[in-house]
Amino acid sequence: MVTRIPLQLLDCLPKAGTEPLARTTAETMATALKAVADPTRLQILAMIAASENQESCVCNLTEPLDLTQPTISHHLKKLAEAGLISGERRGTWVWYSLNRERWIQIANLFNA
Amino acid sequence: MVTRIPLQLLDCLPKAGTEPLARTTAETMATALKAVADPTRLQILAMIAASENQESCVCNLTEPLDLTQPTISHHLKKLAEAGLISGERRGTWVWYSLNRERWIQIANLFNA
DNA sequence: TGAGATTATAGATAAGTATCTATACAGACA
DNA sequence: TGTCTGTATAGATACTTATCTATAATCTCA
Repeated sequence: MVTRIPLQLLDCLPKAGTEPLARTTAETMATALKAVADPTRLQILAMIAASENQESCVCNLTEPLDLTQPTISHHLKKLAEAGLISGERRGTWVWYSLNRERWIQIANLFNA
Repeated sequence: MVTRIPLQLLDCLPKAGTEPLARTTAETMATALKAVADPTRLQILAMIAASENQESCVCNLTEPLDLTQPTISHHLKKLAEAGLISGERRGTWVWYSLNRERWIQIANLFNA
């Protein structure tokens, strides 16, 4: 099972006159950003988004990305931990879909 | 001297029906995101932004962050390579300031 | 020019992580 | 139940990187 990283940091980025960014807050933010700061994971996100119904099983990702199945699973786990995707088992396959609210949440880190 | 990472990727993030995200594009994006996916660098950005005139010399960053001067210089170099800050020598000190256009550019990666 | 102060670089080290192979787990179905 | 397929986990390895100490480079000023 995957544990999500909590995030309540919408008001903490570079702005004049604010108080210093607390270390723990900075670390939480960095953890979220690290999840998307990887080329393979960006490709996975893009592939899921471009798929029909905006979901994809692991098997559809492995071949185009030219990586082994365990490596893809590793990246999917990272993305799930960051709350960016969710997996749902339907029969033999596990279907991953985007959590767009979470994507927007991370995007907002830049707008504060 | 610092070399900037080129970036022309405003139209490449998760959206249904788009074509696959090219590896080279994904790598360029990931490089930009990695620059901000670090707690110390987020704190540095916040400190510069909160400083008077929104600039800071290295000496003002070292003590509050409880890191050695070379470590701070290392992170400043990473941020400069990503185009997020610029350093200007004025006398003995080097003053770093934010490149807000670049910050917005990276933020836009999430809005495409 | 020489001394002192600030910043950058070089080199070493430890921690993190992306990848692989091997294997376990879970569901479908005969 | 047993076998096959799809996915997850364990463990190993190589690469990256954040940090340190030591030192070089740059500027000021006496």
